[in-house]
Amino acid sequence: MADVVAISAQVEAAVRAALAEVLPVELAGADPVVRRSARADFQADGALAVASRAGRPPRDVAADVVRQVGRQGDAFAVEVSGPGFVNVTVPDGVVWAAVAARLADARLGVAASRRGERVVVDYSGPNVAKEMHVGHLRSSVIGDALVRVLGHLGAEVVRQNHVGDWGTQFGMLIQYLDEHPEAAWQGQGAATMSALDALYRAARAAFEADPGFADRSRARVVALQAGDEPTVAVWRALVQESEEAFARVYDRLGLLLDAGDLDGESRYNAALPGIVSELLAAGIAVESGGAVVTFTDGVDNPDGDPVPLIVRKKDGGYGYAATDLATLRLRVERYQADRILYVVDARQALHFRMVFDTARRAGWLPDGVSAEHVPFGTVLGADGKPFKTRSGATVRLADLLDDAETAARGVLQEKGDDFTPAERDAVVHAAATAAVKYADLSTTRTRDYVFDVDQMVASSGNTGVYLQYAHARVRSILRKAGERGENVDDAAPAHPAEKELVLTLDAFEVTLRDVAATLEPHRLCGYLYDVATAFTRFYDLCPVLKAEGATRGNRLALCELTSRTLATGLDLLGIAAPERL
RNA sequence: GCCCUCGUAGCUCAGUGGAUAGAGCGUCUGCCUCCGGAGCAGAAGGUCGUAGGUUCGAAUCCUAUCGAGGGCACCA
Repeated sequence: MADVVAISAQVEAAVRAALAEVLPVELAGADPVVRRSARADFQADGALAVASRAGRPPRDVAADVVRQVGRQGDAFAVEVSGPGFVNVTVPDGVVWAAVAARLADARLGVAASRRGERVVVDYSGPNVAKEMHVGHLRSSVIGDALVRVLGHLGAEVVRQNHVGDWGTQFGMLIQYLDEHPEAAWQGQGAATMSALDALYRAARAAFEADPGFADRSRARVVALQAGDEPTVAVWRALVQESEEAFARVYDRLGLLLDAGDLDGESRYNAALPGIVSELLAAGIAVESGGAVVTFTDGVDNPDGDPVPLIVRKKDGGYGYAATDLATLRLRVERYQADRILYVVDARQALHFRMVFDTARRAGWLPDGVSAEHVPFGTVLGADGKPFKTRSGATVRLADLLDDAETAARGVLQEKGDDFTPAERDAVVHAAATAAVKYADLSTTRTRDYVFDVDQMVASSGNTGVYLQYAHARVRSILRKAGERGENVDDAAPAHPAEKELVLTLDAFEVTLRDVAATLEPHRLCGYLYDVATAFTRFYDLCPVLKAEGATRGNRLALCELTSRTLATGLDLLGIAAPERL
């Protein structure tokens, strides 16, 4: 099947060709700078932009472009406007032809532009023995959306969930359990993870308050690393319980992550001595203050001394830099990654900069393979500090989802519905997860945001539920029509609201490519909100079922395309698109 | 001290160097005889932190500066 060429790309090609004809050879590659416009369907600013370099009045260049586009045929109506803008109007026939072309393509005209690329995405990464809280939402939800978008564009994506299942905190936990049998956490059903979390806090407090306990904990870490059987048995139980709890949260959130994606820190334990010895042998790492460290040019501490990346601590233990280096190496060598993404809190920026620098120098990160920290902002409380409740605890992810479901159930109750109880549960679940995920995904990734339950579970305005609602309404029309919108008559006129909707749908591929390039899912959120808004305007102004003949056929086709674009886009955000809401 | 984010409507946020800076929430006014009102239309609300610079054109790029947050030696 021939590729679908977006209307915007057709306009771009036409103006680009015209510019090449009109300009001197050395400027022939000028960017046409085509954008949507409030004064026409599109505006091309390229003539204006290049005029000064061509040494000509902008309006003259624009006029030449207009004449030249006219010579190419009558695909578009063009005119000069203002200081030298070229305004482009798309004829109705082109609009309807675009709908037909996209509908005929199972991928809705989205090319697999990232085929052949192999991407490892590291995300979520919760800690064993700690309950997942709202702070874990971001990495999980953003990472999942990126995995889906890159995958949809044809990339081969490997998910990796680098769970914190190793390190000093386990010595602390196991030692505490040994000394406080009453802290046993097993077998409490739904409360088991809470008991584990309480154990963690108690052990942490003891670790900080009691030096003797801290020493015994460190000894316990050594025992764990040496494979002491009773110690390892307790560790295994902790890990297993936590992983089951993670799986429940992932399942509830509808994330792609599963047991096969687990890539715990413990997996790299055996590789750590080699990391250190190779770095030392290569002269990249040096001993400093008893520790083995690497330095990165241009990174200084407040005293003006270089900041070390601590690969091995002075007590002989390994820092997480060692684990990250071993992990990165495996991802290059075994997973054959072209690109490795770390969806991790922005506060880790310096750490990753130094890890990547060290790996690059050690040859573990070859040219042609990129490692990128994909940072996200911190979830803050009303006081502007990292979010905690009044009691000092964090909000559990499970509780947030409960709140969202309560809110969604309340809305349904208020409006009334004819769902069976099972259907209602499914709808409540879909709307609640949509609200929470969209709230997190829809703002700029790197921005901190202030946690606000009411805003997070809201279902009106620019929310995930609004998108689901638009989808449900368009599905409702198609259900009642009893036919798929397939027959497009491109000789029929297009209502302004229809045209606006088509031109919005036209940008689907460009948006997805943009998300893949910037790794910013909020662009897809904004796009789908535009689609939903354009649809509801169309919905208000253009009756579908009451229309007749070609108009009805075209509108049904437009509904079909809108429905599929919304459902696909929502799916790429990890949000369900129920048939009814 | 150095480095990294972020300063846009009362609040929460969008905004590829292009024409008159946009949404949502909140406030106010309309709209169910009509495909789902979790909706639509409209009103009010802006020195885009500040000052320079580059440019035909700056919320956007550069410099300085003010403000908020974060990171910088053995937690991850």
